[in-house]
Amino acid sequence: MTESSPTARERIVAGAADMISRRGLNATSIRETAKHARAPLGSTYHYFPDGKQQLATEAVRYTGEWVARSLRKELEAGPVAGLQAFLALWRGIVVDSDFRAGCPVLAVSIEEPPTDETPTALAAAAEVFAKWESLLADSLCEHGAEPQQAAQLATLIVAAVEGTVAMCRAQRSAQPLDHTAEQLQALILAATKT
Amino acid sequence: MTESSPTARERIVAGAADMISRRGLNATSIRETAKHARAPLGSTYHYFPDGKQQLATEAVRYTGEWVARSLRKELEAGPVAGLQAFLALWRGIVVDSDFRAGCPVLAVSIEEPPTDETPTALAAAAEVFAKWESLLADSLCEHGAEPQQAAQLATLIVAAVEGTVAMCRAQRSAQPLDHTAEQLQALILAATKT
DNA sequence: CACTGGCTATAACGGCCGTCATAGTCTAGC
DNA sequence: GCTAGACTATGACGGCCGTTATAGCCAGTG
Repeated sequence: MTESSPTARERIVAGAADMISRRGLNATSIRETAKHARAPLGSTYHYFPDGKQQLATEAVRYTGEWVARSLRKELEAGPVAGLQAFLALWRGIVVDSDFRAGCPVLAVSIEEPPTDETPTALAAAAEVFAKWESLLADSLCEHGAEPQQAAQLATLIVAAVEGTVAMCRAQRSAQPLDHTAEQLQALILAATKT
Repeated sequence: MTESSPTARERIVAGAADMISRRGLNATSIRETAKHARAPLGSTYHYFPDGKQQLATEAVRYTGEWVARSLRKELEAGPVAGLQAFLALWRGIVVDSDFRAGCPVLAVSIEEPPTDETPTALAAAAEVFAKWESLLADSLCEHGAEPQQAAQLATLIVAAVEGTVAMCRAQRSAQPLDHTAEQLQALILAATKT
C-alpha cells in the first residue's frame, strides 16, 4: 500500500494549501502545517529545505494543477460545462468549509512581496492564474469566439470567480456565486454564438 | 488648522487600511500601524480600546465609505461612468503602489474567523461589499436594467474588479484590468440598452 | 493657581514565529 | 550483520506578536 495513502510530503503540501486558503500565507505557520499533516516539524525542513517560501510555492502549484486538471476535463464538453465545473469546485470548497476556506492562489497574490524581489510563491500564483485563463480562452476560441474576446472573457471569468468566492466568505452566503454563475454563463453563450 | 491635517486617530485608521491592503489582516501588527502613523503604541489602545479587531473594522469601513463616496458621485453620470471611476480608483492604488497594495476589504474577507463567532471586521467587509453592490444595482435600474439583472450584474462587477486587482498584483501588470474593463463596460451597455 | 482628563511614554507578560542544529531511529541494499 | 541515507525527534536562537499596566506630560477649565 505504497500508493493508497499519500506520502507525508504530499500531506504537508495539501494541508498547507488548505490552511493558506483559510488564513492567508503570513498567518500560516510551518509548525501548524506540520501538526495538521501529522508530520514532525523537522520533516518539513527536510522536505522543503528552502523553508516557507518553497512550501507556499508548492502549495500554490498543487492547487493550480488540481483545478487545471478538473477544468481541462470538463472543458471537453464545452466552455459552459467548464465554467460550471469551475464554479462548482469553488462552491464546494466554500460551502463545505462553512465559508472559512477559499482559494490559496488568491491568498498568496494579495500578500506584499519583500522589497527586493518577487518571491517564488507569488510568481507561481501568476502562472496558475495565467494557466486557468489560457485553458478557458482556448476553449472559447474552439467554440467560435474571437481570440481577443476570448482572452478578455477568460480573464473576467477567473477574476470574477475568485472575487465571488471572497465575497461569499464575507457574507457567509453562496448567493454571490449564483449571481456570478448566471451572468458568466450568459456571457459565454453570447460570445460563442457567432 | 484643526482640520487641515488629519487627526492622529484618522492617520492610524488610514494607515491601517493601507497596510492591511498590502499584507493582509493577520500580518498587519498594531505596533507597525502605530509606527507608520507616527503615533505611539499606547495611543492606539487609547483610541481603539477593543484592540486589533476594532482597528480593522474601522479600517474596512473607512475604505468602504471612501470608495462609496467616489462611486456615488460618478454614478450620477450613469453606470458606465461609475464603472470607469471604480476601475480607475483601484488601478491607481495598484499601479501607484507598484502592485503591492490592493483592497483591504478583500484582504479581511479571506481571513478565517475564529471558531466561535463572526468578527466585526468580517461583518463590516460584508456590509461594504453589499453597499457597493447596491449603489451599482440602483444605478443600473435607473438606466433601464431589469432589477434582477441589475443585482446580478452588480455582484459580478464588484467581484470581478476585486478579483482582477488581485490578479494584477500576482502578474505585476495592469493588463487584467484592461480586459475586465472592456468586458464589464459592454455588459453594462447591453443591460441598459433595453 | 490647582487639577482633571486626554494623550504619551515605557516596560513588561506570555506566546508563537522561522529557522537551524544535533542526535536518534528506521530501512534498503550489500 | 552492517552501513548509508532517508526521516524523525527535540530543543534552542533571537525576534515580533497582542495586550496590559503604570507612570508621566500637558492642555484647558475653574
